Amino acid sequence: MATSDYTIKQELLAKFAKALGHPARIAICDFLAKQETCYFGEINEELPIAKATVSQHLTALKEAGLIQGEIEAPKVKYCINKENWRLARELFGEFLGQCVCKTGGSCCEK
Amino acid sequence: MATSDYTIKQELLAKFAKALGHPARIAICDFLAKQETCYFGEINEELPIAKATVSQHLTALKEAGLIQGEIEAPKVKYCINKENWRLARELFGEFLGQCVCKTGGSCCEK
DNA sequence: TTTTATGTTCGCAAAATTACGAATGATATT
DNA sequence: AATATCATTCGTAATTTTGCGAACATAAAA
Repeated sequence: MATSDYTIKQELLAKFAKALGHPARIAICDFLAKQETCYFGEINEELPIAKATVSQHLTALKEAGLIQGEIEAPKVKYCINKENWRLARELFGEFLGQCVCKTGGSCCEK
Repeated sequence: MATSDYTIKQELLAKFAKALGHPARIAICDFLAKQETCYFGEINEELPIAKATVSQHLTALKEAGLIQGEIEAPKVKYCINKENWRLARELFGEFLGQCVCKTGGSCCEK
């Protein structure tokens, strides 16, 4: 009984990708990447969704390790998790760089 | 009534990320990236899931534009969509590169 | 101690995802 | 024309995701 049928790298990359698989979460990361830190309230104002939903998306990104938060009562401060962000950049770079696209056209061309 | 509250880039990046948000689909791309083309049967053998499910994952990747397929009766040949693959590489590179991680630690440190 | 401000969690509903076997379709081959 | 091969689609079920408002929790401020 294997832990998984896929490699650790594949699992990890899929986890990062899944966390980024929603425009709201991309927007959150875009926003956070522009500053050192920011408060929940600012993120919430930036997005067209209810605060409960924003909180959910933040939790998803946090569980994937892409961001982190800390309480600064009564506010909550969020930011990019640099360590894992770098890891994600490496994994995506490796993954997306492995296709040998020498010719301009598609692989399936006759 | 806007088409979307997010930018085109954010939507597109999220679409690519969502398509890559499952280890089976990462594995499929890893496999396809290693060769010019390959048949459904080969992909199917590589994965620990039923062929109906493999077909679903292939459809998901195809709809996101990351791969493409063509019939070579009675088989079906799949491959990376190089054009969009390059686009994905650019978008992810830009996105993941935008965090200014000058210091080693986390953004949230005091 | 009682407000007030700020986010999270709860409870719920709708929709999407994941997975499978069975049925179907499409096309070579016999 | 009948058969065999290969992959998709159908039908179904279980789970997860997304979204919201209301209720709750926490800690600062009055």
